[in-house]
Amino acid sequence: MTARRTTMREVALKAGVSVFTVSAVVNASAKVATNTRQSVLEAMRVLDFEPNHAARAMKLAKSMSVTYVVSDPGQFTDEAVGVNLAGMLEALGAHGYNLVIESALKDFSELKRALRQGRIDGAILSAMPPGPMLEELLLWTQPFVLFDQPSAPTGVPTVFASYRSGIEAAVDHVAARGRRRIAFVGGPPVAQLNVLHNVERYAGFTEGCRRAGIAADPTLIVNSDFSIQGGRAAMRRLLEQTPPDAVVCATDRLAVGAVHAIQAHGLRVPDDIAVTGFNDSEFAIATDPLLTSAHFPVREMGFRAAELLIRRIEGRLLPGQERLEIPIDLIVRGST
Amino acid sequence: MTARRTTMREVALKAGVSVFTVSAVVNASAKVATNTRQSVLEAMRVLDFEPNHAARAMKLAKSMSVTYVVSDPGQFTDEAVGVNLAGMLEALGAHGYNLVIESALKDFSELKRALRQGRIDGAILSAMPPGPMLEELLLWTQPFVLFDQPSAPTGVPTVFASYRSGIEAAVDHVAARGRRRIAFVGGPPVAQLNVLHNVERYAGFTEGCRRAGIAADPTLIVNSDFSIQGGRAAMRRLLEQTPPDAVVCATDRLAVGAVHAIQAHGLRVPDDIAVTGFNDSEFAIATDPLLTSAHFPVREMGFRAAELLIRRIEGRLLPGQERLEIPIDLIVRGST
DNA sequence: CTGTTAGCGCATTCAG
DNA sequence: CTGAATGCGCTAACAG
Repeated sequence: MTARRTTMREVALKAGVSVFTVSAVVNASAKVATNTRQSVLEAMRVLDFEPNHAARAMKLAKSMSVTYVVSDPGQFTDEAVGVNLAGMLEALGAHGYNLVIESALKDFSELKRALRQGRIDGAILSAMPPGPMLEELLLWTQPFVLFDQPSAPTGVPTVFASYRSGIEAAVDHVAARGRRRIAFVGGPPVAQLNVLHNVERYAGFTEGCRRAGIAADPTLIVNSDFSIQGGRAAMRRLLEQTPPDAVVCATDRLAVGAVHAIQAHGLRVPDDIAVTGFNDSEFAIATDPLLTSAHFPVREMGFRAAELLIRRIEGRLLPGQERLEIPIDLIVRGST
Repeated sequence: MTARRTTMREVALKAGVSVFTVSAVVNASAKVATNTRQSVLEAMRVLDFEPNHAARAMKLAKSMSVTYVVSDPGQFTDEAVGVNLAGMLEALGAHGYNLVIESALKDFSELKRALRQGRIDGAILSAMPPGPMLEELLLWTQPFVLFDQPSAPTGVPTVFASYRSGIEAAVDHVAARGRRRIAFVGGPPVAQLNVLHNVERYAGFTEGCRRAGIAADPTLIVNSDFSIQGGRAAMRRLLEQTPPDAVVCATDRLAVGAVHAIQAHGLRVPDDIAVTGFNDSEFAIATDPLLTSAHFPVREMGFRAAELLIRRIEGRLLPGQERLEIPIDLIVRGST
């Protein structure tokens, strides 16, 4: 099956040098006379030599690959995953690392095995649910970085965007446009997944109201799931009472549903009710009018996370630079 | 950094057996007396032993990992990528394989290097543009499978859905509901990417019209890009003339835009104009009314592709089972 | 500057 | 059934 691959010995033989010399030119690890190098390079080219990865990995005790692991299989449905991957790949590729994907994380056993087997050198852990697993991490000596985890303890390498401040910005924005009866459509009140994010967003809402001098009205706060249908249902509930004049949604999907429910009810966006989304995903331009939405640069976040991990793996992570908060911008469009 | 990992020798020492015996129980490669096995297992447990992956890979000349490569970085933006990954992971995991992601493919040099280096055992190539690269593949002896590539030559392992028949089904459907003036909103007429898919879809449209006994009207065929905005623009153009009574779109995004343009024009969906999408992505439920859309099981396709590749790697791919067409179903919703 | 030598951790031949 | 010995392809001391 696998065609016999050429080895360093063959290259050395052909070039009339020792194996060491070949290794030296491959890794630029030692000075080699220009003409010897040339003949080695030539031999490599002719024989189409590529250094065997496994042998290298074994010798160096380094796999040159890292893993990206999501805490919930549902996350793969998120359209941001692909963009995130692209960002990580860019950073990893620049440093010669590979990205291996693990399926969703039930517990750490599989990940720890991969680490112990030397299959990977480190891990990027995305949106871990709070709980014992997260705390176990604090004891780890293995390189890892948390992704999208605002409440990570200090000292733990983390790349995140503050959902809280994103929602706050949305509330500020609609309040600045004179809206006073502001509703909030959030995610599931208690779920294994993303509770944290939900809590963050909810906190952003109450804080935003406080700053705007508005008493957050409990009847204007609705929990839902993160889906379009959930947004429709939640908004319908809000329309059963005196309608709000603005609705801040925890995701773009929810906002899409909200817009539909409002329009189906015979009201107009933004004239009667302003709506904000969250994530600035493509759903934000899938409504008419387009959605005002909180944007964070997913690709860049992936890039940063990978860079952080590499620094950590290579022992070049300086204290104070482990925690990276990515700013969120509110993109204002027609819905407000 | 990396804590010294325990080796087979240490396990052997502790269990009072030879290294061979340990290897035998780890790989179940030879008969071992039950009680010796027990003590070995016990020693492994106590020492927390995991076989070193690199050493194994070197010895067996097998990396136990495969790669998934997209032909265009833009593909990572596609929300289907994540789902696809999940499907592949499921199949790969069941056979002990890892998935490593490569960044977009410019040429094959990087992929071939990975193969030669023994870093991967095979590759899943997604939506390759037609051209010399594709033809080069026919000469490959390395294991690979094409994904989402309807026109692959026979004999080349391929998993795909017939876009053509999907569009045909959409045309059939609206024609069966009495629509006669059917428009088509397609992707870019000539693009490096996905030309093939576009051609396929266009062919599906003309074939569908033929079968319905409708002369395909060139003024009702509009090319665009694959975006929501593109759909809006294309539909606006169609509304400048005598409006169609149905619009078949090449993607859900285009359909979303089309629905907006129609409604903004003061017409109703589906009463005045029926609209169909394609992909049954989440965008299909991001309109009001919801979109009728052609559905294909992305996750299953990923699963199948991975299985095919594994069979190919392990030399268990029987002739006649290399080409797998996944059926497309038309999901009928409110837009028609 | 270059060649010799000794393993890295594991799977596997060949004797026992 | 078990054990000692060999080598996979490469890197890195150590000598020359």
